[in-house]
Amino acid sequence: MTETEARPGRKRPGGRTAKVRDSVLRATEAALAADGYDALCIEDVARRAGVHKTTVYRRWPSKAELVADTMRERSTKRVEVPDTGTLAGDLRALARAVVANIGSDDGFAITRNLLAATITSNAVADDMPKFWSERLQLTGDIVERAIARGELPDDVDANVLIETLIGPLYVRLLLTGEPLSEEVADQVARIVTAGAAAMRPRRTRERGADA
Amino acid sequence: MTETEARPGRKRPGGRTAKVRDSVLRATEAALAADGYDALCIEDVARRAGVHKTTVYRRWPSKAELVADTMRERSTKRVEVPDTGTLAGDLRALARAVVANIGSDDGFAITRNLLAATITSNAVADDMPKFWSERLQLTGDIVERAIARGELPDDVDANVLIETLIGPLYVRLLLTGEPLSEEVADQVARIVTAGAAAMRPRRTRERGADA
DNA sequence: CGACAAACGCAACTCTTGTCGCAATAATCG
DNA sequence: CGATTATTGCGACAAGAGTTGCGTTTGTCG
Repeated sequence: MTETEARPGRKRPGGRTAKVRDSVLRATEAALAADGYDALCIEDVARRAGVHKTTVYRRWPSKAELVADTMRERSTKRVEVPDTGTLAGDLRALARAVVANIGSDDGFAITRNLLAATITSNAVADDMPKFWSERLQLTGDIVERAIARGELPDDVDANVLIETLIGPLYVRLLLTGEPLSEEVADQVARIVTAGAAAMRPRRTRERGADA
Repeated sequence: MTETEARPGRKRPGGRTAKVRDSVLRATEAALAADGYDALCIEDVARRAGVHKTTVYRRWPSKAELVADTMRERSTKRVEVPDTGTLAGDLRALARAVVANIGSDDGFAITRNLLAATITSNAVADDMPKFWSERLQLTGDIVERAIARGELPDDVDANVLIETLIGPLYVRLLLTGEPLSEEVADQVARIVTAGAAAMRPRRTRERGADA
């Protein structure tokens, strides 16, 4: 979808195509910041970009895909995967990095608008699993290193572990609207770290569930 | 917003007001099931409800708020707060109940549509903290009972704990698109239970992170 | 440089969305 | 029951969404 990138040597990547694309994406970002997702109208984007509206309609099949394209371009600064030497350190650093990212005004807007596009368009939604699996695969390194160190059993579900770390952060941001802070990140990281420690089969088998 | 509930004795709660409201909400639900959120149009809702479109427009300022109102009404069947006698049992039961709820077709539709409304409309987003704090307050009983039993220190942030339990479940459903299962619920519950156990200050201070 | 093809601008059009004024109806109160 | 007032129905309206056909500009290649 929206395979309209500037690829030199293919069809007609001229200076114009890329230029128009850039100005439209920038205009989308500005319009989004000004009016929000639902109030965004294509004609306004075209006006801001100094481009005719038919051009926008021809390139992007829907508002959702235009926004998704803009946000994906914009979110190239991915969260770096930390490597502190211990699982506890990695999890805390990752949680803090996620909070710093999605907690910022920019990061919040990107996340929110991307999710809005995801939810309102099936075409965008179909691309999302790939988008997220790439990210989870990156953070999966944390779990792999922990397994190599003997901090985790080798049959741990890395996705569940990482999702338990970042899930509550996204929920606070997107659903409950509660504030995010480094302290919250640390609290969640501590819970997950302790939970991971309890997974080690040699010390305790099914810990925590009796009493 | 949308303070148009049937309140007997206030202004004019006649039989009609409540009747119209009900039929519109029901029509919204049907239209939502048929076409999805983005394809939903007010005029269609009005047709289905046997009501003129201006009536709908006058009561609900936007599509997002109409949908949010419908979903809130619809989700009165709240997840029951378990009381098994132990924190571990409560957390596991709650996680399973949440999975059973949002994993069902109905629950999924409700959750997804509510999120769509939240994300696309600032007005709806502003109402969400209240909505969620009510729910979290209910589940907070689990934490309170655990504190009373001495399973948790009394300065635990109940919201963070519960959100760490249910957050990953919502993330799997709404963001990554990964499958939900009772097994996932149990895994998350075990992590959080162990994390909660590690919070007890008398046994271990910040433990769990060595190897 | 000159021809071809792709991408854009422009204007016109249809369809939908959302709003407004006014008349009709239904509920509340004396 | 009769007056009052909230609420709805109705038609008309402006504004935006999205499409189409055609002429023009602008890269790309022989």
